[in-house]
Amino acid sequence: MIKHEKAIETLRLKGHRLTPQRLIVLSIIASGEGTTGDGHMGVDEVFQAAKKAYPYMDIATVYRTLHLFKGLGVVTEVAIGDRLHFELTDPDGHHHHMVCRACNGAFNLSPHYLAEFRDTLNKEFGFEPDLEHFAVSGVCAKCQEAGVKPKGNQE
Amino acid sequence: MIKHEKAIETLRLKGHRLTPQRLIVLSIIASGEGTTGDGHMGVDEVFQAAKKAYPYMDIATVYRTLHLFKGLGVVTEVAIGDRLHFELTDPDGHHHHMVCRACNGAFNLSPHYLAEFRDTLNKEFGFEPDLEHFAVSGVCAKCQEAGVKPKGNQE
DNA sequence: TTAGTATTCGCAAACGGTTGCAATAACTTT
DNA sequence: AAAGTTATTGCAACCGTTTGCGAATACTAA
Repeated sequence: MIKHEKAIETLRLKGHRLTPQRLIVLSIIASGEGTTGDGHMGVDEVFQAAKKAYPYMDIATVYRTLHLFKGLGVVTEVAIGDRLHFELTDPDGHHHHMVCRACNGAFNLSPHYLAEFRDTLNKEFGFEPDLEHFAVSGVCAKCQEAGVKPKGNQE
Repeated sequence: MIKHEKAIETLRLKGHRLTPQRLIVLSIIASGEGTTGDGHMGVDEVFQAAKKAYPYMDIATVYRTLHLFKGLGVVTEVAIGDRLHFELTDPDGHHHHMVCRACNGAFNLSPHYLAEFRDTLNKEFGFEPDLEHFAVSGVCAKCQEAGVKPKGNQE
């Protein structure tokens, strides 16, 4: 309960409305460990749980809410076996994931292991990779220079 | 024309049938640079070109054909701005891509830059990452040990 | 406390991509 | 050259996710 008060404050401060749908999704993500016990939940898991609390809940609202939270840094998106999963953003600092293709298990990976790789791309190519959370996409030297506004999601 | 004869031979050798649809898709990928000039083409680009040569062509066939070619190592899949693109597999050895979020440009990256990262995951966690071509998914220590057959796509 | 207004909602349709199935066509055998 | 076998195709339905739109509602100001 106390756990996501800060997230609610963040919502209000940025001028977003506190709807029951948002509070429900937030509390599900905050409390739930999902069926995997990995600390993150599939979208449908969140949806099913939310419908129990609020029967009119729509899947589109769940997606919109999760994307909003992601933009605010409240939750982190993890692609597991090509489905989207979400977890409360780790307050002790970000971590990445190693996801097993065979069992779909997800294992945390400290950012430390990527620091070197990022530095190399930076120095060698002027490429700034998006490594807040994985899958190497980024912004190239030319666009950084030109100050092109990427369509991305870091609000 | 001469360029993809080897690919045709590969198809026949593995017992796959040489249908007009497959030959058309192959020649499009082999000849086409796409609209981006990066050497890879979006699925819809391939589909549109294929329909010109063969009006009954179906988008499902394009996907199935590209996946087949990928499994045979004939083409390489690249995720660009969350759409799938394909290119003829580079005969001078694999390369990865840095994809720009702002302009969707793709830049080749030698595997050399990832060797270190792979080694670390291996030694440190026993995790074998899929780095033939990017987005860090893989097979964990437990599954490698147990010999679980991953559902993946390397024929 | 009520009225105003901008955001958010539920719904339905669309997106890119995949899959099941009956009809078709490439290969094999004769 | 014709018949048989099996892979492959086109179609349509489906998947997870996103988006447009008019109706509903959280907030603001009176």
